Amino acid sequence: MSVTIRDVARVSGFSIKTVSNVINGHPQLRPETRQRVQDAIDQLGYRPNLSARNLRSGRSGVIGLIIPDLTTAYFAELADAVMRKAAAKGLAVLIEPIGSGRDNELAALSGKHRHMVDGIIYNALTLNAGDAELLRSVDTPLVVLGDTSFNGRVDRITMANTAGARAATEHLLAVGRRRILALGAHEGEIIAAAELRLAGYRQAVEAAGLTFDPDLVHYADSWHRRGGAAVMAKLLDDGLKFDAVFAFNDTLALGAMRVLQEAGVRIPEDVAIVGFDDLDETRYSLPALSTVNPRRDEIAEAAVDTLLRRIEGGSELEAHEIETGFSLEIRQSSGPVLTGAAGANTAA
Amino acid sequence: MSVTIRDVARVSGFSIKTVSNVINGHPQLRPETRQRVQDAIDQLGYRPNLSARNLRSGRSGVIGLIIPDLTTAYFAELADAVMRKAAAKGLAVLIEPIGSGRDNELAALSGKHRHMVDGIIYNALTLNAGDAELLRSVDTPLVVLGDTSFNGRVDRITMANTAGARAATEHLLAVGRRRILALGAHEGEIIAAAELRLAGYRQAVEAAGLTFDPDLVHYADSWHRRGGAAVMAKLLDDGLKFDAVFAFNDTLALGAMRVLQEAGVRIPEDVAIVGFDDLDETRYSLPALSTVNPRRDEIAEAAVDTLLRRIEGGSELEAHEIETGFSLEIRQSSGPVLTGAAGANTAA
DNA sequence: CTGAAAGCGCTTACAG
DNA sequence: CTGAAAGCGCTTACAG
Repeated sequence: MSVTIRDVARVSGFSIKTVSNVINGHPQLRPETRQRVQDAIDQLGYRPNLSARNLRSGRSGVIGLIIPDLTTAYFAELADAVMRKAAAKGLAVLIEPIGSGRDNELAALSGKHRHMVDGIIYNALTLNAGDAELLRSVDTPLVVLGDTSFNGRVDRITMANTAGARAATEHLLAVGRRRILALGAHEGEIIAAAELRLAGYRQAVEAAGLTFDPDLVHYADSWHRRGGAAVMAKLLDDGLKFDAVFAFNDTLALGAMRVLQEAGVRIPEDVAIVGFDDLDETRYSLPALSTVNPRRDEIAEAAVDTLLRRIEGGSELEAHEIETGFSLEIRQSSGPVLTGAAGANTAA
Repeated sequence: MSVTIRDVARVSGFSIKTVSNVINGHPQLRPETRQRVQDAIDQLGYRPNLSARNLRSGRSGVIGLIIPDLTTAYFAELADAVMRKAAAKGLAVLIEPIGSGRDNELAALSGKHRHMVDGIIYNALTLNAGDAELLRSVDTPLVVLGDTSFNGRVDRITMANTAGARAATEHLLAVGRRRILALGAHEGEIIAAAELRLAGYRQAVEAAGLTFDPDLVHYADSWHRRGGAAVMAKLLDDGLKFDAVFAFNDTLALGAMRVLQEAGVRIPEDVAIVGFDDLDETRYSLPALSTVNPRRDEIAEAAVDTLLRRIEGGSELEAHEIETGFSLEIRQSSGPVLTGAAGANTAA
């Protein structure tokens, strides 16, 4: 039914081996041979059968991306970035949205998808250092996205949580703010990013010669719009005074901003706000939200490259840990107080 | 290296054929045989090699989902729904975000992903009736998501655009609104949904004995927050009077709502708003947005089922066209005017 | 540079 | 119910 390499061989008059060489870009072929084989391929509309190739090579050309869900903007944008980088390397991506919770996250590691992919990029939220053994026992090449350290035993890509948070806070200090709320801390929390971002905030405050004030640190159950709105509503009720907010992610910032505006607080005149993640929508909020850009492109590229290295190098290879860079996107929510169009200034 | 069916046969003492029968749930096997084979499978940790199975069967167990992008909330939620329904049928989903524009959309049909999937769910925005021939020429089973009619020649799933829009408008009329803006029309537009939703709006208005007023119909370049904000800003500038807005999608509605609130217009007291899509975030906006729920779950299920039917039935099968249902989610933005918690009432 | 042949792991007629 | 064997389409030593 379908055209095979054998048909191409027959039509072109060359052997199967030669046809295979042409398909796989083998260098030592005389141009004329290559051309005649290519003509036969075009004429027949031949396409290599990937199942056969994979069976032979032991590779599928597909990598898995395990994330909690696809409907959270952060993960959707991450998945998009990973797909682009993977496509550039000739790989397809199979996304597995696993839901939240440690049980789901661990179960995904033994899911059946594992057997159709060459490797996995794994973004779990509940991993801890004690899981290193478990992760190493997975027999599929694996790269972890996240902030938990496994002491160099697992390939891992992290973002600049502390440095980014520090830069965001320093920016707020630089534009003259002194009582900066830290929004999104987690008490005794499994989410390592919260701790790291709080550390960056604290570093900036103390480096500026100010005293770190625990009264300015506030918790949020969930890092979503609703969480940001709820916390901010409570703080306004309590009559807390502040002139800036550093929210640990963008959706918290957007939720908080919304409540502030409802209450008649002007942004950035009365309160300046900076978020973290650089979600697409931060460009379109009113005012546009300043934020830390964790360079998802860089994260995606590092993840794909590290995974490929692991796939090709095997389990004996030493584990890599890569921390990606960041940039601070200064927009209206913390920018100079004037009426003008939104502008995204980038500072490293 | 890896465990094969041959190893299971050897360890269990049965033939390869019998092992295969057990793996594939063949009914006529005595329980004891089944058990002993299963024990060997468990003991060895055997997992079928999917490439081999696919090579043999001509199936991959993977379907493709072609969408413009993954960062638009609507498509992310659609992809999520499709993955869930596919998983329930034992299928994995390979998402291909193709970018916008007709060139990209057509190019995707000949993309190489096509050869690793058993079938494709295709959500293109720029298709027209003249593309039926092209779609039929694709040799991979295909289901189209969208509103363009191909006269029964291509499998297709559509949503209740007109009925949903009519219900939304009727609801606004029922709560006493008379000058209802239709936001998101497209002039001479390729996006069929805009036309269908406008038709539903018009039907409702005329059925109520009112005159359809073209001055209340407004265009939006893009169905995004920014588009909704821009149009609404202009209308306020122009001093147009209205007491309700039916926006053709949720992001338009959210953008418009934002601008209205900035201008001191109370929602729903002064202006009631209803959107379309039932995005997750409509539950969390302030006020929560009333919207038409196009039942993405139903769309996803219909798409997966129709695709499976096509994969199994071949190209001779008559084309199916399925229109899914909808529900109207009445929330605060158009609800009774009182101060209370958000509540999502569902009315069919 | 090229050809004939083995084998990746599975499923499925075919024969018993 | 079970076994021996063919073959899905490809790549790759091996021999020339």
